[in-house]
Amino acid sequence: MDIQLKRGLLDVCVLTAIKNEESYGYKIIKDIRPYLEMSESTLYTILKRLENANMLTVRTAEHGGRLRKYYKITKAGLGRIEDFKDEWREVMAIYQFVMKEDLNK
Amino acid sequence: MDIQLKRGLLDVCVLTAIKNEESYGYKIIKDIRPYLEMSESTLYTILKRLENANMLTVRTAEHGGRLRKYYKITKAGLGRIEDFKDEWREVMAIYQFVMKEDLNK
DNA sequence: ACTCAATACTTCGTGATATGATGTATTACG
DNA sequence: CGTAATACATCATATCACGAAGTATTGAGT
Repeated sequence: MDIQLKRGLLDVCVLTAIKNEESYGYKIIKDIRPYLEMSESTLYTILKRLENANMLTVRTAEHGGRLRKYYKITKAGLGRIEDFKDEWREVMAIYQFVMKEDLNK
Repeated sequence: MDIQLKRGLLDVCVLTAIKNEESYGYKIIKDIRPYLEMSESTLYTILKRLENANMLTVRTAEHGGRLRKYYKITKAGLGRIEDFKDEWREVMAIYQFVMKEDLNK
């Protein structure tokens, strides 16, 4: 998929992946992959950004002798998802604009 | 609208604005504005990029004692729009993913 | 005559950001 | 015993939208 098109979806996809229950990096990638290809460096960059923006909180815990960082969504994170849904109307209007022009052919 | 969300739509909007008939910068902005706010510097940056990518051609002509640059879409530009339409299916799948999680509440 | 908005295009610097490359370390499997 | 999978981190790079600032003309209002 076109990189530019992905940009507006990545943050919300990550937030959606932890919306119902906390998760960790490796699992988030796997959950999102069926919908959107995403590299590890991208994911951890996004998680860091969302943490700085208080959209999620992090706790480190041991699992099978290995450390995992669990990410949990915050109210602000949930609000971000809602904002996305609102903006989707504008996106669809633009999509209609692009499609509409077909009729003139 | 969120900047990141816009990114994937800007190029295609500009190409759509010149799809049926050649147009010029100032008019393109006005045609797109109802759907998407866009500054002049952004538009001219995009037009330059699309020109470099051979998605459109340019000719300069006088109009009312003033110079105008008219932009005309190319086959590659039309192909870019078609690609966008194809990718839209993936976008909608992601949108469904974000919405779906609502059902679990 | 003067002013200001509208028309029309250009250039520059900045900040945001996705990603590949690279690295570290452990567990599980055959 | 080696390889894949798990798990996370960091850095350099390239792309890109945008505000700011500028140049120049036309036209309408007063």
